[in-house]
Amino acid sequence: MRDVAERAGVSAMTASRVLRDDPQVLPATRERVRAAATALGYRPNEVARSLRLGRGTGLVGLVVTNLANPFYSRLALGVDSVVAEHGLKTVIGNTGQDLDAERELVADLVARRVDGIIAVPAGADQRHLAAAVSGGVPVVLASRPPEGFAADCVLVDDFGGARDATARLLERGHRRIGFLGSPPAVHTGTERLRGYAAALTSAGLTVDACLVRQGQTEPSQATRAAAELLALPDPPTALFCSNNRNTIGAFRALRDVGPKDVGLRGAGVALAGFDDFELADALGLPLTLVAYDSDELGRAAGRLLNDRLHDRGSGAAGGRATAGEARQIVVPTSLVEYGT
Amino acid sequence: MRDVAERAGVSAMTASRVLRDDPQVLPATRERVRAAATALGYRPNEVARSLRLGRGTGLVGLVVTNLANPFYSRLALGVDSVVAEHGLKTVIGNTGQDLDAERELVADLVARRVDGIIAVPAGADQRHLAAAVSGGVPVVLASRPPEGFAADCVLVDDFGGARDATARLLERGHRRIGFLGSPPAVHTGTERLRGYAAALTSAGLTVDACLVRQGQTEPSQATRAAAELLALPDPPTALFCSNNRNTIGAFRALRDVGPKDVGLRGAGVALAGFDDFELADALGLPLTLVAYDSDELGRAAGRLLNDRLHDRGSGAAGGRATAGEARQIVVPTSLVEYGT
DNA sequence: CTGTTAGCGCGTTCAC
DNA sequence: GTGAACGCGCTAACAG
Repeated sequence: MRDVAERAGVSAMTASRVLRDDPQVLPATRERVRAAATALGYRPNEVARSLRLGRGTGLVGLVVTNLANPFYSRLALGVDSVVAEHGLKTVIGNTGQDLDAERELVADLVARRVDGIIAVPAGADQRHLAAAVSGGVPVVLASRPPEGFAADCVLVDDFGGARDATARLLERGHRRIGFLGSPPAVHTGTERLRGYAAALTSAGLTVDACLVRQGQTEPSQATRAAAELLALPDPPTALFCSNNRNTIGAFRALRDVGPKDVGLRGAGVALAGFDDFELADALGLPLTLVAYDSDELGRAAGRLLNDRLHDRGSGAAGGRATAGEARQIVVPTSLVEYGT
Repeated sequence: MRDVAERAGVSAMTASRVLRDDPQVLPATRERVRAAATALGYRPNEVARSLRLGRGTGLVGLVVTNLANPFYSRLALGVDSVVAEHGLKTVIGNTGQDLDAERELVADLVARRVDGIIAVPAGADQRHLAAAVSGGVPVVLASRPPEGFAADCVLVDDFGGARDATARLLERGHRRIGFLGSPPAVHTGTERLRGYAAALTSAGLTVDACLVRQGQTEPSQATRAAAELLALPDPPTALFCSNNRNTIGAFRALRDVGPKDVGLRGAGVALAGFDDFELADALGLPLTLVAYDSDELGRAAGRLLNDRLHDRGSGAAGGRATAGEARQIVVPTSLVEYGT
């Protein structure tokens, strides 16, 4: 910075003002400083800036479990696209389902002075996020509601979507419907199980525990679980899967047990699942999916965070009030039919 | 920090030492400071630390064009998993093919004092990356070689993979093979086109420009381009696609023009493509893909960067030497057959 | 083994 | 309109 100032024949202070677009500078000197800066390829040190300004670093922490899952990468993209409009960058933290790693990650993000955190917590214990909030870092939850503290969040209509999809299977005459889902600790999984159960109950049926398999995280596990259900003495005639990993896994099971004639793949067992995904139209069997805009999920989370940061900046009386009320957005779902 | 020191009855300096695991502290005092820190939920301000230490911020910038493309999200995951082992976090920058955005992004990352940058540049102009390097920020290129400056890079065997896949189609008797690829400005696209051409030449054939369609970035565009090729008076009997977007798009075109009988989908036109992808096994038609470990691509890039950062730290005589030589890693490809 | 001094690069606050 | 001093939170370098 001194170099720039010297080259322009001014003090470091004036150079600083110019580079911050402070209007209180004579246009002539401003140009000289600008020229000097570009000549030297100089950009102010953002680290020093953050420290001096006492605010955050212009970074948003994004905490997810598995970036290889398209759901999370879409979310990440949605978040980044929105916060980038406000000059913020996204720091990704991939926890791989490890709760300790998640705890450490959040603490690290706070220590790094991120402006805010958007998280899809892996487990039910969210105390580390609560700690971040009480440490003054805004937290927005995505796809899971806050547990034990107040925070903005963006949810998918897990219950409704699962209920509607299951209801559609019932409408088609299915009475034994299997359920494949994530581990019980995952909020979306249990909500979607509730939706599944509600649809059965509405139809006068009860949930048969033998037909419910929770705990599959990868398609390969789901394939195994689905195969087990299909091998039951009284097998289900339809399957509902609580997320894209399970749907894809179940698809493979149906394909493999079906007759070799590809025209009748899946042996007539109907398949439905939560989450739309690429190539769902290409599987060659009828498929009912609960679709929603997963980019929008990320964008909405980014918007909530932006609002929170902005309100805080303009310290109006209303700012405080808004800061106190946690907002909640629910992204709607719709059913889509493929392969018909 | 002062608060912690006070609570432990020591000076800020000692507290600092304890929190940095400096061994030169009496175990007793150390415990007192640790206790005070946890009691207050204190973690040192990483921003101030970075400023004082003069090193980077412990962040790695990752510059990609489209995180929604599984290729890039896998890359991101690979990078993050490796750099995280060294306590580094990944900052994502999604440029959406916008060259100006990419330039600005890189400059911003440098101003933020990232420790290094891993980039998949969108265009041929890489001067902004060269500037980062001369600014002292290590850059590793992924999937494209450095152009006009020295930098480490990780490449896929684009030429060889494309040649082998095309050769396989030729072995099966195909003589008119269409090519679908990304815009010519994309390095991988042109390399893969070269591989395609080389295979044809080896077989004594020449490239028919009518059968080459470049410029498709999204599957929908590829579907259209493929449909056009198939509608030609003398249509190709096989298609080679230079990336997963084009393969998926071409698949839809084949499926839609094929006879309604799903057993014969694709009307006998053979399909081959670069990039393996999820559900490639589920498309119900024979498919030859050029596969490679895309996670490994990211991990290798992360490792190159880690090495670079580490060598620099241990300023041995050898460090300098290594710092000068740009390394290049080529990830091998293999052919996989699906749907047979 | 512990404390004091000084400064990383910048921006606010106050003089000129 | 411009410049000089001070400090953001932390830690090398040197006392003691």
